[in-house]
Amino acid sequence: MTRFKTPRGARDRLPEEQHLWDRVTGAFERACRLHGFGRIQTPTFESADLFIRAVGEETDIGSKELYTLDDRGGEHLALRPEGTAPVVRAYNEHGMKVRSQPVRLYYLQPHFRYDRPQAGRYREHNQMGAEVLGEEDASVDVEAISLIWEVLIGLGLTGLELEINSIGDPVCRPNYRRALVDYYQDRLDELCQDCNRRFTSNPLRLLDCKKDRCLQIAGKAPRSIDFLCGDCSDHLAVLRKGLDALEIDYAVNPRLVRGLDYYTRTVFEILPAGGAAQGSLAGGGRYDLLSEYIGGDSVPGMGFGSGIERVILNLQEQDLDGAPAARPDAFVGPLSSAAKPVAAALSSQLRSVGLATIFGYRDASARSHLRRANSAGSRIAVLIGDRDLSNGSVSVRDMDKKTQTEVKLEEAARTIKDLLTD
RNA sequence: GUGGCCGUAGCUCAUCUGGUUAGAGCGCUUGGUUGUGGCCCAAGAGGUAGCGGGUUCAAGUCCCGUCGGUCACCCCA
Repeated sequence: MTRFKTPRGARDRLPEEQHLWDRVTGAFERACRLHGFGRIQTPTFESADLFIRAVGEETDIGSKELYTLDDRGGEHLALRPEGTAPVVRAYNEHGMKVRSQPVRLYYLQPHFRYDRPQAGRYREHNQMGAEVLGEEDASVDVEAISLIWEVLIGLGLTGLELEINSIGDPVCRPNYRRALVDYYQDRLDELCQDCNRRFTSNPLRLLDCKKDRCLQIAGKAPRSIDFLCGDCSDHLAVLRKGLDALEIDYAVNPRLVRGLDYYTRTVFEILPAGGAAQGSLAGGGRYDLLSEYIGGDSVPGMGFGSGIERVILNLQEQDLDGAPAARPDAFVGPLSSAAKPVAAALSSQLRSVGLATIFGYRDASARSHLRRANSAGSRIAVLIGDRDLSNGSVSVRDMDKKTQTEVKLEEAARTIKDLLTD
């Protein structure tokens, strides 16, 4: 019988790393609350078409990375590969346009992509993300970017780089696209294979190929920001002023494009120190067309997603993963089988007055119990043996001070509380 | 999806060019007399060497496949 293992690209999160998870998501939720965002939870699976329509059939996510399943009723479903489309779907489904606009939402949830796993890249990965729907003012973009930026900075990460770009809208993007295609048309034989493929599938992606040769060619390619129409150009200006006002450093990267089709105007990425070895920590942008793509009303939107595993990985790399030692208050060890029920009852009583208490389960030697109490980091150890049973007492030992007293069973809780508050 | 590297106890690693019952440290359990911790000492538990095939008198050590991890691509969070 072979032993079961986590499926490829999926991982267990063990107790000792939970504090990192809590720290990251805690910081994020706090920020969301401060900015007036409400949490939304959408299903883990949705109609596969929702995602295909949203991210585009040509993208990797829409084609080869989707975890699809046909259920017994014949529904063609997919595990959520990204967070934005479901949120926009929910906005439309629940008539959120009648709410005071814009609507601010955030989420913390797993995403699934059939990718080849690597450190910081998992088939099941968690994202914290936020979306603002119903407002196209670039101030929204500023707020979304600053929210996640400050969360990451607040966690202590250093060397982060924020890159922004604008890829235009339906008015100006076609012009740009044409210029780009014209430029690349004559250079196809100088480009790598992947880029030749991109030329027909998604020309914008030609810009962020990392091969030296292609990089050179991309360097001289027309830049989207030079083709922006008046509105888009103004929009970008407002975004930049807003970031400046918040003193958030950023770089305009004319070659920054995003993989998903639904983005318009603003796109951004936050890269970890030392470049993008394990990919970006956060990315997002504006998607004013998405709602219509998926059959909804015309609703402007702006949002981002940030990979929690990647953020944690970065905290560990920057030695910011120090664990706060969670110490139990008390450890109760029975020295004989007759003492077990008494010890169990006392444990229960201690918990009922709010003391974190570990019950030593089986009767063992005092040495055993104290060793265990010690390795658990317990502040107090309580020993109960036959001697105690006969005079109705227990031994309460302060593990740090190495002092010990014998008290009446009924006074144990009181005594321990006093010791802990000293 | 493409290419490279890696895969020995829970963890970190040894096992020289293939050769007897695969070792260590840490961790874990128990003990070091009469109910007492963190140090020290001792004993013990724990491995079909990821899995499957092949070569060989003999394989953890060589070859192939497969699964998993990892790095670079691809992609993205």
